Amino acid sequence: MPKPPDPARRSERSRKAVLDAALTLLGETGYTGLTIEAVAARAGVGKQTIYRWWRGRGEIVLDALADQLGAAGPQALPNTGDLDADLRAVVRATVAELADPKLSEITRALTVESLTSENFADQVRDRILRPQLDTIKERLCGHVRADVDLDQAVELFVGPMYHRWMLRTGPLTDEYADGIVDLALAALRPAPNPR
Amino acid sequence: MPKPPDPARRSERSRKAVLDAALTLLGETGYTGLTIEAVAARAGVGKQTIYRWWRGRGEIVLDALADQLGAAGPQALPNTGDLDADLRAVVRATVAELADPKLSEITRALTVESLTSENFADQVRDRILRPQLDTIKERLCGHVRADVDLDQAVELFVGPMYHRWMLRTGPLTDEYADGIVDLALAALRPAPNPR
Amino acid sequence: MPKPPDPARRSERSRKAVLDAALTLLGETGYTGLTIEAVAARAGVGKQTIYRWWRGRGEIVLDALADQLGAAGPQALPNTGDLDADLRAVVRATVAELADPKLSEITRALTVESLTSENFADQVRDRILRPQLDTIKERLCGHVRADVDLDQAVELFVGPMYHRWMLRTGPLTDEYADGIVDLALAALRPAPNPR
Amino acid sequence: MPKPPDPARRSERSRKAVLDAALTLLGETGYTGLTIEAVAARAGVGKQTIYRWWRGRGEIVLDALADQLGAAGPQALPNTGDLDADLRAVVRATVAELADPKLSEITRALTVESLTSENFADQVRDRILRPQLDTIKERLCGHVRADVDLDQAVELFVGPMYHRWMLRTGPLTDEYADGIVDLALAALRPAPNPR
DNA sequence: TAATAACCGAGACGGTACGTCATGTCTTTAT
DNA sequence: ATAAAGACATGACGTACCGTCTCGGTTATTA
Repeated sequence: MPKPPDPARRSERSRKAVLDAALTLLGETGYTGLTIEAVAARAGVGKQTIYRWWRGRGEIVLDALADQLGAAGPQALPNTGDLDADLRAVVRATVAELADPKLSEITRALTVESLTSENFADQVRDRILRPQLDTIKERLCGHVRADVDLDQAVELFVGPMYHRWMLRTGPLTDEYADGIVDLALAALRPAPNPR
Repeated sequence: MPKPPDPARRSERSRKAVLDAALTLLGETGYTGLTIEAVAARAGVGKQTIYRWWRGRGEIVLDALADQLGAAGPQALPNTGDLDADLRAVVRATVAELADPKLSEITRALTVESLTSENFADQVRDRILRPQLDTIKERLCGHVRADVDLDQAVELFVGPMYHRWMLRTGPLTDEYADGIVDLALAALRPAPNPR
Repeated sequence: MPKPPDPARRSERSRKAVLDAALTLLGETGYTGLTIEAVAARAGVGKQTIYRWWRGRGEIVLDALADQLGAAGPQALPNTGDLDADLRAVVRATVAELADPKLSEITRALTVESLTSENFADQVRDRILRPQLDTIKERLCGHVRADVDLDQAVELFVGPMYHRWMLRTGPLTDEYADGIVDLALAALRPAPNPR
Repeated sequence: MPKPPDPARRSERSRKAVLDAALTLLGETGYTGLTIEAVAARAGVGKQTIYRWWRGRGEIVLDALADQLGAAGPQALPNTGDLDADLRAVVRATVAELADPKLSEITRALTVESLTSENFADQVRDRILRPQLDTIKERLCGHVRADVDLDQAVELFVGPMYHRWMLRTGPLTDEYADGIVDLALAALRPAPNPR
């Protein structure tokens, strides 16, 4: 009978401390060194407090990231009218995130956890990834060949990116980002001369 | 100075037993349950024998996979003259592998380990992934717009696939595979009528 | 800096279980079979709990013995006025202990550990042996030739005993005990006729 | 069916190397560091060679000691006619051995092994100790009160000595040695004036 | 003089125990 | 009731040695 704790009584102080400690440790030691014990010690918090509010290392990182993103305001989704330029901006930003050691470490952690726990993968997908993908998806809507699935279209942008990041098969630069957009749009653009 | 062991004296029996045990355990318990102790016990082998020849769980899985692939003969790279059909076959096969629980588990393990150890990622890339990618790359050569990087072109095929597999954002079917090929080729095909 | 644990929070249950398990194992398998792992398993206790409170097998046995002796009340030191009879009783008791398989096994363990670790030898000497020797020493005081060192006098009683026990050079019987007392007293008694 | 090896074919070179290595290691690391593997490595000898000719660490040390003692010629047993002086010499020599770090380490090793293995204790007693004790015993013969057991008489000399050595209850000096002889002889001497 | 044993060095092998680390639960004391 | 602190049972880690077992490569007789 592990009754759920009362969120109203939750100590905001501890919550912040844990999230901060997690990010710090992630930067210092990588995901491997991000143990519950280390987080508790670093945060000056009892282990039980962590187990009371989170289900594992992954959820802590997830919360830490959500906290950061939330603070930065809702994801910017530019719409200048120029589709090509807008996508270029978004993809460049994403590639830059993957190239940034700090954010990269977070992404790495979430990916590992996602591969470990199906349930966790769902959380990441829905809370972090989906909004990001939907930004592109909505913007793409109406500018794409009628016969392609929109989800698949979006994956044409992000898939190659993550693949390169994960396997380190090449550099993650602005030029690379532009190349992705060019290719993807070439694939998706309605036939130029449908006769 | 832990001097390296003499491969000539290596027991083939133990090697096989370890690799088999690893795959069995991977199927039964997932990567989480694939502990060195469990492998040793299951294989009827001393732990030191494992540590003597492998540097960790990841390398065992990598060897196990390499062993299997090696046994199946060198990667098939069909070349019927019909580029579209050939790629469709390759991509369908890869998607099928990702959909297969057993092989999927192996891929999952290798991915986790790659995200954990930079060094390991390099091994996976060079021993497993690169050959696979090169198959596509070579076949693509000459059939692609002059201004696109070949590596990037290949990622257009595999990137989306892995992304969908990892995040479970959609089904992994033949239809999906065909869709990928269609899109990628649309992106890469030289302009049909430059007029 | 492995900070010392808080004795106040120590589980009396575990402490008892470990001490009991140690004595049981000592009886069943001898000191050789008294491994930390076996003790932990038998006691239903984690290894870390043992390492938290004891520094090794020796200290466990030492505590187990101290616990037993402590429970039996402070060492009896008879003083009937008849020095010869009192010593005979003490020496007989000690010889009996050495002849008893169970206690002998404990003594054996402590001796081995004492020979292995200087630090441990000091502990055994001060916590177990010294009190025992002092019992004899005090009783002897004033009844001994003025020119002999009291410590040396006491060793005249216990030294031969332990020697015989350790090397198994002869039986450990009451008669033997009496012989020791006779000889030692003959050596120590003030010259009967100082003429 | 582990047939016994042929001593005629035994490599004297290896035998010496093992014995030397054992003594060296005993000096450097104590009995704890005297592992079979260390001896083999230090001696430049295969482990099997050791297991072929010795049954354990103890036997190696025993052989090493016997080798040394044997080289020094048969135990000196002085007989100047002055019993008191002769015993003083023998006991002083023994105490000096126990005070010597190198020989002390050997004795420590043999004692530990004796406490561990009953069979080994017998070997030590018969091959090393008995001859030493018998030297005293023979010399004592005829100079002792008729009612005391000769074995017990001898233990009166060596028992206290070993006890002090083992428990480090006091210094091991010539004065101490002389004190032992004085006390022991006082205990054993026929009544001075049988009147 | 060849062959045929055995010993020899080396070290891989299946094991056991080590001492350490992190897990997730439980208990104690203090807000 | 929540929190900090940390002891607890559990179980995996990676290391050290154990004693057995192959491997070639010398010896050193025996045929």
